[in-house]
Amino acid sequence: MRNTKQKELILTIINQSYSHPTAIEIYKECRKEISNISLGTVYRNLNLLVDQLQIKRIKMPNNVDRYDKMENRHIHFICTVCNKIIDLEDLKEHPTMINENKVFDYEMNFKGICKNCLEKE
Amino acid sequence: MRNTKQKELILTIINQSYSHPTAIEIYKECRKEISNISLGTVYRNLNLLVDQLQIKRIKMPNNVDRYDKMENRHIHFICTVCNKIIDLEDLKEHPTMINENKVFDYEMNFKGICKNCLEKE
DNA sequence: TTATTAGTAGTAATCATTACTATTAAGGAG
DNA sequence: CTCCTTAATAGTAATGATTACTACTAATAA
Repeated sequence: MRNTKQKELILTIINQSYSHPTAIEIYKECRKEISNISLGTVYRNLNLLVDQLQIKRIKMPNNVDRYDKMENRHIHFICTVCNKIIDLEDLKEHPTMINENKVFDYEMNFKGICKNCLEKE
Repeated sequence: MRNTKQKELILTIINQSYSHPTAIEIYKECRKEISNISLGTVYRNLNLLVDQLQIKRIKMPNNVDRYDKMENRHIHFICTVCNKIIDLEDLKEHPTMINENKVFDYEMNFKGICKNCLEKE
């Protein structure tokens, strides 16, 4: 596996972001640095980085995946009104086996209405 | 909102299934009863039933949503080798508020390699 | 410096899901 | 029970996120 400036840029953008960006948003951000980067390159590297557990993919209700840095953040609150993602505290210990199934990763998503949207109602 | 045989059939199929079927699989099963049911009807009713919290949608890594009955099953183990979904025990108590955000629903997904696939390696 | 080949840019294709429209049928009023 | 209103459906077209493909480029190792 080779190190390319495209791959490094994509990882840097995700690691410096707090907004859980989509592939298209990452692509647009990339184009500020590499004006002719290809959308296919962004998708290929996102899949690669997810497989290598370097970033996290968040499946959204509208089927547009979002991406997040791999920190202590596996638990999200997803507002069904404004689609905002709020990071929640992570578990203290990460499970490695459940009922003889080997666990590599986990995610927990709560869905509802966030504080801001509740106040607007 | 009207009761139609199409809607009732879709809900019955999901409630009687243990396989977390996709929309296409539900559509094929429906066609055994209603030979000219439309795929759009299946999708529309699946969205409706999810919104009404009568069934659950499971977001899969390959972007093909699966559907599950609404029981005490919000926690799944998803095998990244065979794509099987294993139901796990649910939480004893369901959260209703987190940090002033109102919680309607939650899902927890563990990802890894299931017992069967581990034994094959 | 050069050779190998993994990675990229650009574009076309895929396919799950949604949108659209004429038609059908659920269910309430009479 | 019959008629009306209109929500829901069947059938089809459109959408759009993601993947596939191919000629070209550049990262690494000899």
